[in-house]
Amino acid sequence: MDTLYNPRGVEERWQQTWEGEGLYHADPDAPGEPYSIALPPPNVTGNLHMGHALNASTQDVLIRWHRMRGFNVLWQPGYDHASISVHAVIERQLLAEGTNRFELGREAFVERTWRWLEQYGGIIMDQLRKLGASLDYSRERFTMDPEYIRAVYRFFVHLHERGWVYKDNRIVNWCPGCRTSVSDLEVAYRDVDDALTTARYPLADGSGSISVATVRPATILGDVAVAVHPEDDRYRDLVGNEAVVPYVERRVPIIADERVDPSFGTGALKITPGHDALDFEIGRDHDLPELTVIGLDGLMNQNAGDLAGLTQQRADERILDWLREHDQLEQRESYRHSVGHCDRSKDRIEPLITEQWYVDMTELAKPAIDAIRNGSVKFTPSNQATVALDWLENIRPWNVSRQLWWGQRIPAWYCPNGHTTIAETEPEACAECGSTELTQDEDVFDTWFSSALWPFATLGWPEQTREYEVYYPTDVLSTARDIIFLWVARMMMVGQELTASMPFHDVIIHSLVLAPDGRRMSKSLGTGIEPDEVIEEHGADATRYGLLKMSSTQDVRFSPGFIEEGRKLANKLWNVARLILTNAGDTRPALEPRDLEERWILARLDATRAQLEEHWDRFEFAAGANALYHLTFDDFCDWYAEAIKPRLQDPEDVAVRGTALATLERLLALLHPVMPHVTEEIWSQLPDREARLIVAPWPQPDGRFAGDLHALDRVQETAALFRRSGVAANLDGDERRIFEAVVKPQRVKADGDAGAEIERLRREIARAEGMLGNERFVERAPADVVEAEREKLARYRRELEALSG
RNA sequence: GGGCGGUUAGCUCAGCUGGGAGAGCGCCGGCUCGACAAGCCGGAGGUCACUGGUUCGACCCCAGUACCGCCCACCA
Repeated sequence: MDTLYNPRGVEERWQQTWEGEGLYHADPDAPGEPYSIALPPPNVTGNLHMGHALNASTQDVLIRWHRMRGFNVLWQPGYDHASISVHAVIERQLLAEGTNRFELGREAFVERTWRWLEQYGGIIMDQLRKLGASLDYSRERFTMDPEYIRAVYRFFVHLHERGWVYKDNRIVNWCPGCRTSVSDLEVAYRDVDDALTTARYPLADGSGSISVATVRPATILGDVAVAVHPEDDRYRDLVGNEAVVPYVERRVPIIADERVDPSFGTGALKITPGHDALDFEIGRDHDLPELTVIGLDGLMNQNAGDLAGLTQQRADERILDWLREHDQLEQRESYRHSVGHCDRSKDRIEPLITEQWYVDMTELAKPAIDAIRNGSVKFTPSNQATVALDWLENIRPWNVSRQLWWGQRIPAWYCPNGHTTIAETEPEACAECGSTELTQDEDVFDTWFSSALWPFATLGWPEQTREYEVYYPTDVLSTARDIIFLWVARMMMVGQELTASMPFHDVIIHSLVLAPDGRRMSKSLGTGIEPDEVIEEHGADATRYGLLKMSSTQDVRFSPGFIEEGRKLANKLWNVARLILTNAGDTRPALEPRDLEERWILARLDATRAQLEEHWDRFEFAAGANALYHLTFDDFCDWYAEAIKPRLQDPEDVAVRGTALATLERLLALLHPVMPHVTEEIWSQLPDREARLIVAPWPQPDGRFAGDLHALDRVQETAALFRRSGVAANLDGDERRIFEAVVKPQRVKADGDAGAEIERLRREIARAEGMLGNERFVERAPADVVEAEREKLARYRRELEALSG
């Protein structure tokens, strides 16, 4: 046997064995209480990043732990079709080939996408396998599966029947690069250096002028009004008057609206409903025309007259020239402000008026709000619930249509008479006039519209499958913060509406893994660290352990140190197993504890078991991993194994070896959810292995050794005193024996110099005496605290006495 | 403009309902002890961001300040 644990080969072998023997497979008819988690479906085009790996590690701990505890476990894998991301990929390819999707055509584009995905998509499941994630890979689902699309259609028809679906012509975030609308949540605001132009608009009656500010002079062509705040004395008299829009010389009304900020710029706002969200709202409320001068391609359109076809930048220049020539350019200053950009393509978002499908969310939000308020869905950490609540309480209509081709095409059909038929399957004829000349809506659904169904559509809903009956609702949803609104809140709303149940009762929002320098991990910044590489270098067990240690509630910088710690732990475990196994001979595991250290390690194992149950229950993964580290290193290896080492070689002492094997078994079981591979590998080398560790029972509470913890604490304390002082205290019996076995061989300080320890004890005694001498402390502090202080004082005095001899 | 989080050892981070400041790594000293030098033993190193308050007692609770990060929002 190698002295150094090498995860290479070992891990892959066990991954294949577990999956091959069907141990990942969920059988709804198997015994045990169901426990299920739906893996947040990664993008089908994506690569496993550190966030995925962390999230999968925490979920796998829960899954493996429950599996060992006899639950009927399902961990559901699958992919999201990631409509807009896939478009970005394919369209980039097309661009490189000198063409675009419009030239290619819809059918060919979709066909090409499928082909591309077959070849390059869906690699994350293999990456998860390498992490040891015990998903039921045989149940992989895809949001573009025919069954899944049927569920999506059922959902849409259901919303329509409820009367919550409508089409509207409103201003939306338009991405000129992707040629589609995107949701508010997918717009990222970034500061941009621009110029703020102040332009003078003459009053129509020639009595003067009013000045407005804009960063986009080209939109002046779309102005339909000038607005001021109703309380603004500077302009009060002008309201009701008319101003003349530069360049196009159009007369537009001057109106009053409270949404105008009188302190910004000149305090007067040009109203361009076609190209600004606020202006759109004001325009609607004042019944203003909606004039569009920029097209879906981001270029000036035919309404821009002689500027049609120009880029906005060119149009800006032409307008500025005009303003200069007519002495209406009052000011131009540099200006930094935040501008929306498309999350996917990074293009500047263009607010445009387009016709889209919307879902009214007001009724859907209510049960989700209740569920958070009454705790039937619990967030960890709990403050994330507030974030979700705020959003739900200010819910806005959901624009669910996207002008893309890759996705579930909206099941709405139009007839020549202007009727719309919404149905789960393609209708024969128009529901209203019977016309058979039907054309289907060109748009597809927002990606999140289909992922909102994930926890139950993957189980076969709307069919009442056995899986759906058994595994739904799921238990836990674990994900990152950035998709609380996009996904988590929507699953809650939709789940309640369609299944009359919240899709899960616990939501874990795990930490964001930042690059070591504190920046976001990203390929483009060059700050990404790939889980694949970490696994390759240190092994999956070490990676899992390290990620768990990083999974505390706040965001954390990726630190290789935690992975190293995991590797050390795996190696340590491997070696202590080697110590026990090479001495075991033909001994069988048998719990026959006799000496103090044997009873004590059983007490430690049991106490840690209880601790772990609490940590896993509360989703405190870092604390659980830490408890395992110290159990293995400090308790099992440095104390227990050192103490029994002399006895292991004694051929007469069968009991110590049997007990060592039995305690090792327990240690392996406790470690398994975190480090499945190395534990299974060692487990397989133990004598009489029938079942795999992955399905071995979780150790049961054992009160027999409860008293022994205290006994060894005493030994440890005494030994620590020993090491510090180098002077023998009064030891007898077990304490003396353990001292001889563990402390003495390690002790390096020669007998003698106890000065430093005596100093320390004197300081402690002075501190305790000070506290107990404080009347108010003795009177007001809780009795047990005072009592504890008295005991400490007594102990310090005894120790001091022992040392001073 | 709102909201949330952070500031603890050289580094990355723990520290639960107030009661002797912790871990890992790094650093220093000592161990060629038959599981492990990717090891073992010992040690140094901290005004718990700052100010004030509550309390017998504050890293912890309260108020405020500074800096850092994230989220939400219709700043032309």
